[in-house]
Amino acid sequence: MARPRKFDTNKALDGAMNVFWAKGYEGASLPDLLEGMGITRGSLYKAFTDKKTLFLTILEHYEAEHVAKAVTGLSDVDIPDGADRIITLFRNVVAAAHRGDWRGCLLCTAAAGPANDNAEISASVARLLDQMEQAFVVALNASPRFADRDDGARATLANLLLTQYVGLRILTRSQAPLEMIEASVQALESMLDAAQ
Amino acid sequence: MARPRKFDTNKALDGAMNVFWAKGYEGASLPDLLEGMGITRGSLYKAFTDKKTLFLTILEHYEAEHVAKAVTGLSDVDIPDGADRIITLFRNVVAAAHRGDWRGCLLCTAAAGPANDNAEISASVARLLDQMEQAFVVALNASPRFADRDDGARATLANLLLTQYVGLRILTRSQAPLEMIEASVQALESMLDAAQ
DNA sequence: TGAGTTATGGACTTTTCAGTACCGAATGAT
DNA sequence: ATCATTCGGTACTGAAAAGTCCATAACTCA
Repeated sequence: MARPRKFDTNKALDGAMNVFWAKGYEGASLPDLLEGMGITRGSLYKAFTDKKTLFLTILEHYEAEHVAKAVTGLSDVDIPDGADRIITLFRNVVAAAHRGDWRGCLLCTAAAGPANDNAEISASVARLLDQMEQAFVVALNASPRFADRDDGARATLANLLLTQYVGLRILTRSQAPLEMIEASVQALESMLDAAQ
Repeated sequence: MARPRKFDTNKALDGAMNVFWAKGYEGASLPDLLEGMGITRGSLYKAFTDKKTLFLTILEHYEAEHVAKAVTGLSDVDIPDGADRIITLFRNVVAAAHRGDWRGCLLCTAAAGPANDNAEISASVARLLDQMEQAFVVALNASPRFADRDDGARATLANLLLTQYVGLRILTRSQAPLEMIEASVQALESMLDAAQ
């Protein structure tokens, strides 16, 4: 019906996601976004309403593209011990930093900045962080190392893991020394290894 | 020498610190700062050069007012077991959230945002985070629970603690549920208790 | 082919930002 | 008391921000 879109919506969302990821919500200006998406103002506002709405859409895109992968990894039955899944996740974070990816996590950055003052953004961020936490619970429940603990203890520990994840992503973004990132994950591994 | 300052520099710095703390570097506009400091534009630029320089000054103020307190607490010989000092620190973070203080940590917020792209700010933030880490090392070295581990293991664990601290502050700032904050710290206590 | 509809590009508007200019006020030094 | 100097308040500037408008283009459907 009528003139069709010239741009590929998914490519545009990818572009916007990368800009927001690299610069954060407030750091990403409209020209930045337009360049990253390869479209012009008219198209952006017609297709995505405004910057805030676009960001909410991008959060869902990020959920589908990245959070889902992390959640899947933490539920991956091919790795029988859930603690190993957790270690894999954190090693992937270290690997990203190692290859020069200092963007951290779109979610964590949004959680830290003024964008979080917006109720809708805040709710979305909270929901995604919750997904991560639940996935940690799943992983812990699937680990023999924590089999002797009760559900409450595992749920509590999941919060520590989420906190660790967020902290690590923020430190990465702040260009903390690689050794710090590595040591932090090393200590986490030792902790998980020490469990029973 | 000529006309003296009408305002109290320390009060003004406190005011600016609170504004930056509550809103972050980019979220704090000049009118915000002027109101919080109780002075006008002319005075601000005369006394503090510009916004970035003011922020650098505020980071030092924050160091003296808050980082130093945390570092002192972690070195407090009145608490013989260093692990207890660490627990106290984290309980204070929980207590802040409990009383409705969602500002988190000036440092952690700065580390996460675009302000960190500035080399001077980034360097200051890194230096303060390093102070925290070193203080964690001191505390761990003063704990009988970790006496059997080598220096390297304790230094590594200090990075985990710093990461945990940053993550907790960011989650607090994002208005994460109080139970999440509490559970995270609860799990950390369990971990420290489980050590030897 | 023409009518109706939606997409596009870019000029334009409005607001807010950080920072400057400058004048009058308040002080210390002589 | 006067002068030099610094401080304080405000009007101003220029840049950059987000968002709007609208003429034109490109399509579908009848």
